[in-house]
Amino acid sequence: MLTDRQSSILEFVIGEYVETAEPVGSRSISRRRQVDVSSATIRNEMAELESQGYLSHRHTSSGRVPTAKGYRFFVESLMLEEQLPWDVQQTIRHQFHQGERGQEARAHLAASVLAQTVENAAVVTAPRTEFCRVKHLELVSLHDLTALLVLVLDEGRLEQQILTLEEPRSQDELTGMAGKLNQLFAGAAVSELAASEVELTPMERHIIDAVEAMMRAVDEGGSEGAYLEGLRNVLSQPEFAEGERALGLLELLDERNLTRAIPLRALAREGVSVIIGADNPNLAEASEAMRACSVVIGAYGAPGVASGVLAVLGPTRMRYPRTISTVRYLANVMSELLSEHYD
Amino acid sequence: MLTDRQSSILEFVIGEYVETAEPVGSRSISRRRQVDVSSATIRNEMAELESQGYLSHRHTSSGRVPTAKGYRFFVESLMLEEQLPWDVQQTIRHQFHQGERGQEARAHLAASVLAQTVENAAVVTAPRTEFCRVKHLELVSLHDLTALLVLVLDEGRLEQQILTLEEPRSQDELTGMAGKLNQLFAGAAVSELAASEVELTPMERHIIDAVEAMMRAVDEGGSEGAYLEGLRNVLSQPEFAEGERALGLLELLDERNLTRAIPLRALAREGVSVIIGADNPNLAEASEAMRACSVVIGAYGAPGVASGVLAVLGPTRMRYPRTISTVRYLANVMSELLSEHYD
DNA sequence: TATTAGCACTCTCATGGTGAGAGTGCTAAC
DNA sequence: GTTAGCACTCTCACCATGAGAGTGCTAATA
Repeated sequence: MLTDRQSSILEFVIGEYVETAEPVGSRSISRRRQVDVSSATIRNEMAELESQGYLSHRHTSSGRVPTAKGYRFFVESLMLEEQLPWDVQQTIRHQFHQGERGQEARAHLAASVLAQTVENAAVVTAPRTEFCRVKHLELVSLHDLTALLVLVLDEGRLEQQILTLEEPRSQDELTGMAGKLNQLFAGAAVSELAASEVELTPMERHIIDAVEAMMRAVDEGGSEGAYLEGLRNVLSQPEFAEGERALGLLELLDERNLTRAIPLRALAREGVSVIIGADNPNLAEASEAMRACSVVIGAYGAPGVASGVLAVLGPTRMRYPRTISTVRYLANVMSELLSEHYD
Repeated sequence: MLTDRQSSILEFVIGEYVETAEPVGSRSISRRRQVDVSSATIRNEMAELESQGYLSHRHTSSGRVPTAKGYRFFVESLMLEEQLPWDVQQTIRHQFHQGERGQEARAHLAASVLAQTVENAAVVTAPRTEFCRVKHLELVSLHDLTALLVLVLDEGRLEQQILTLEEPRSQDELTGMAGKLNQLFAGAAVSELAASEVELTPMERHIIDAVEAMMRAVDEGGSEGAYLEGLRNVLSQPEFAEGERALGLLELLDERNLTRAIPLRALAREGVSVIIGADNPNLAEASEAMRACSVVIGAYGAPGVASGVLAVLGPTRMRYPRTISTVRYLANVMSELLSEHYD
């Protein structure tokens, strides 16, 4: 257990290190009025903090640096939740009232806003139901033998695919067919499509097969629709000054690897959680670059109905209070916007 | 003018430098059988090449490095067009026959394929007509007071927007309204929408206003729908080893600045063109990072009907023959695929 | 006249030594 | 329990040094 004074010192070291990215020495602490003891005393306390694993030495004589354990203690027990300043709240809200064009675009926008606000990288997924359902489908004739299949899923999510037809169909025929299929399958989830025993013409079967495939892709869709923004903010931190590490991170966050690096779905429980450094459960094969990073992750939407994920990625040396309150606030805003469509 | 021997030397220097990224000395040239003269002679020739601006010294004694002028001469007069190897052609084609889900997805795929093939960054825009036209519009009731407006443009391009209604409407009413508007406006470009003098109800007017705004956005759409892939390939080049420059490039290629850095539309004339280093007309306020880069850019599609752009971005030290032939080949593939939908 | 050998010169880069600065750990005094 | 003082360690910037690579020039050569 830590004494009050040890806690103060730990807090101060973290605060200082987060701002400057430089190891913190005992002198610079004793100079501040925060803790009114001499540097020698602080040295003793810091040695104790180090033996307990909250701080570390880079080299025999260089100030102290917080460890992952130190940050975790700070986040869980020391830090006080910050109320996001009013003007920041307004700025965020404002950006969402500019343009709004569907869930995908909004998720993308949220990623930009989040990245910009916390000055780190942000990942946002568009809201998804557990299993998507058919809202409506539409067939648009493009040419004699091709038609566009437009699939509207719940939450206004759109999928499209071009179909090649066996024989020419007019727009009227296609409209009729779409009408029939809509009546049969409106509201169906993919499992219900597959189980259906209705008699269908070969062409209708062909269409429903396509619909099924598209819905499966959506249900399983991993990183598809996960928007990543603000990587620059992270890469410009001194932690990544040498290109080697930056490359590693870039590699890791490649679109194809994104969800492997950040456990978007797994951790999206109630509230906001923080993954510090090597804690990351998805990275057993720990990535050098990722070990220097933390992730602050939160869910929005109505759990069980439709939900998405907001995450911030930055160096472990991160302004946790600000980041956490921003994620929380933005999750609320996104939930509100989502429920406006839902009610 | 350059003698044959000077050309050979320039060609060799470029070839060597492209492979190794190290300055090329006179010894390493004379050792090769390419040019059968002593290193002293080569030194004289290189001094001449330098005085004409094709090569440069970094420091008094470090091998020669090609200048932008040197690369340009190489590309325009020296290089022989390479036929893309058959297996590479097959690999490319193969990837397009896997899945195909609309122009946007295909452009995205093309960017990945291109980036991977030439081991540099690639930018691809989806095909656009000069002015888009309404193919079809659809209204889907989401809740009492909200409806999804789905706009199908020519080439199967989809736009969507959520509308807030003044008063509740059933799906049937919306369908009727969409039917009427389709009859009136199918095939119209944005200018024709604006000029229309048909009597419309306030609600219909509201919808058409929204359609107009969406189409304007598409027509002017700058970098929207420009897919960038493979930045990692570029950033891992030794040119960008020190983080400073890498940051600059990252900044420049931010989604919002992409089209400012690469003149996607302007240069998309017939064939493939190459912009070397500071030539870039879009970068009068020359960016340090961009000056170390070249862009190989080509158009695909039928000019005047619908066309998109393929571009490769890499360090000036680039394998031009391979890159150019890849862009050319991929443009052909994309054109074919596009015309399949068109005919 | 074009080419080449030879040599002095320049510049980079890796290496190692040096001293200032910052910070620690420990001991003894308060 | 706290503090002052001091010896010690480690980093970092700085400099000198020498090897290596490559050049430019001059004089000799075919």
